[in-house]
Amino acid sequence: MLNLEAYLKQQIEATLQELDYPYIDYQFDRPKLDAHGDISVNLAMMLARPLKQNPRQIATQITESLNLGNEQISKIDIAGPGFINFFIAPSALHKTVETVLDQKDQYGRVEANSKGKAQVEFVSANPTGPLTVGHGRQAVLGDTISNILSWAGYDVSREYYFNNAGRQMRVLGNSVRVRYLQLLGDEIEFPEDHYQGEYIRDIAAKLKDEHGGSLRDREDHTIFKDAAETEIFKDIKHTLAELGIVFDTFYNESDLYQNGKIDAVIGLFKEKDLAYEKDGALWFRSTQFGLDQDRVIVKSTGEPTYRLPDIAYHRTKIERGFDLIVDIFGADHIATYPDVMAGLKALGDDTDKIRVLIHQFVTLFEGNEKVKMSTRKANFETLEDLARDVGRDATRWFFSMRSIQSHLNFDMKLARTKSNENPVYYNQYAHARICQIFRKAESSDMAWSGKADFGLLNHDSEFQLIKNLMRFPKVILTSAREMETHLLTQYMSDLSTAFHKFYTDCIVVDSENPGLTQARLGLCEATRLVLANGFDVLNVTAPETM
RNA sequence: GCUCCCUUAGCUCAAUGGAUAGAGCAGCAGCCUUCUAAGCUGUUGGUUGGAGGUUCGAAUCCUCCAGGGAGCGCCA
Repeated sequence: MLNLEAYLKQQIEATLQELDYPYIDYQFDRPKLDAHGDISVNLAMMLARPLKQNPRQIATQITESLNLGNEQISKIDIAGPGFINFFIAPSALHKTVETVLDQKDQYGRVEANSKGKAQVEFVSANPTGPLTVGHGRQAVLGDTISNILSWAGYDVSREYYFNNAGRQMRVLGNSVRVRYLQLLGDEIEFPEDHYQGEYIRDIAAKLKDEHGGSLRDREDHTIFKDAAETEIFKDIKHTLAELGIVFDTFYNESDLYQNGKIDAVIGLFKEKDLAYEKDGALWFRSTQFGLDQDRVIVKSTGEPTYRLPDIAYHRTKIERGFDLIVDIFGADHIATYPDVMAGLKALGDDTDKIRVLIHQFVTLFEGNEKVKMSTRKANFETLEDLARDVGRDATRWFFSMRSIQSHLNFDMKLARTKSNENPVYYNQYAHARICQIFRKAESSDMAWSGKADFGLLNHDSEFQLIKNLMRFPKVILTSAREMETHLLTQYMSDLSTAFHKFYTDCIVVDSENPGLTQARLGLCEATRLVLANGFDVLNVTAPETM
């Protein structure tokens, strides 16, 4: 489809020049109706105003001047208000099967690293407790978007930003300490604003096992904080690994203090008169950069607010030379990023390469029942529990199947269902079915030879299937541009539907038709490759049997 | 009070400003001596929350109103 569009674009532009029409930024569309062809162009309507002519007339003139070989396009129609509709020729479809078979696991991939370096930052939860289901959506989105960007030609690195200093972590450490002392038999009340979770007790118990009571009298309490951080990070990484997610870098906020990046930003803010002191605190003149009020960047205690390290951190991303910087946040952080962007702009940094993606919340359902996710001992408070319950494939698919800005209702009952109601199985079944066909072909002494005359494919279901194969590279590019994962899951379902229909309509292994059998086996293999490529991007298993 | 997101079929959701708003599920009616029926076919279902505006063309952009969610700290 991409090649065909590039070819059409070239021909159209030559024609525009020939007719002395102005260049206009028109679009290629995929019409909803078969009667409207395979590729549609809205060019004539867009030219109507500058040329002051009837769009259908313009379309007629362009169409008549176009010089397209009939091996690519079999028919051109002008329809509706002035759409130019192209019908793909069967020979171009047959060629597509060969292209897919030829490119295999590279089909749909833009040349590696041709777009430069991209960084995707996501999850970035501080090590104060296990990952929640909300983190799960972000983890899967971030990982899948990273894969999409990689397929779209970026050299992608995944980063996890965390803070193991500050108030939160001190409270965490003390939570473990109090639990530890309780385990030693001390009658101490557990403070209400401390971390209540069961995992705190586990960490305390481990310390008691290792050290007995020897930590009771120690002046230095950092051992509790350090133990908590180690254990919790271990747990977080385990959960992420369960979902197939591995980060390239973990960036510690503390490094920004040690390497002087924080001081450098403060220096710049003062030097450029972007900040002033009031009530003992340092205020960023953010109202000068479009915000509704000025914001504190250094508290009167001398401690920075989150904005300062965040600004310094983002400067390092820019310094590290990324061509594309993607930040993924939950909706609860919606108010924080404008401050950081304003700070970067104030310092003269180029924020154009930064894309901030905000995803909406997740609600767990068990059938029609909402699952409560309290912070105490609820059924499913952690991502680990969810992943273990419904499995990696379903977890990843369900988190990927909705637009990022849509609230996500995650139905665990549905995710567990092994039937046609569950989209994961519907798609995986298509892959398994193809593998079954190959086993059948082998046992019938008609194994796929690797070559065939694809001109024999002329059933409508075959054409529809090939047209879906053609779409894949464009789906990757569109998903990368929009930074949306549901476009891909949706495409996968379209492809599976086209395959299941083909499967019902066309017998593949037919001993009386060895030529057609080979052609159809080739089509099956091409379909299997594209499904496998899609599953690869989603990091969902492509099963050979089910 | 202010900022951001959402409101589309009974339910869950699609639709880079394009043509007759589409899928899945649920409902109804069918299809297995055939490569896996975890599949396929047909069918019911809509004033895109409401009112204006911009446009050749609006679910999509703008304004106002209603409803739901998330935020609005010298917490992150």
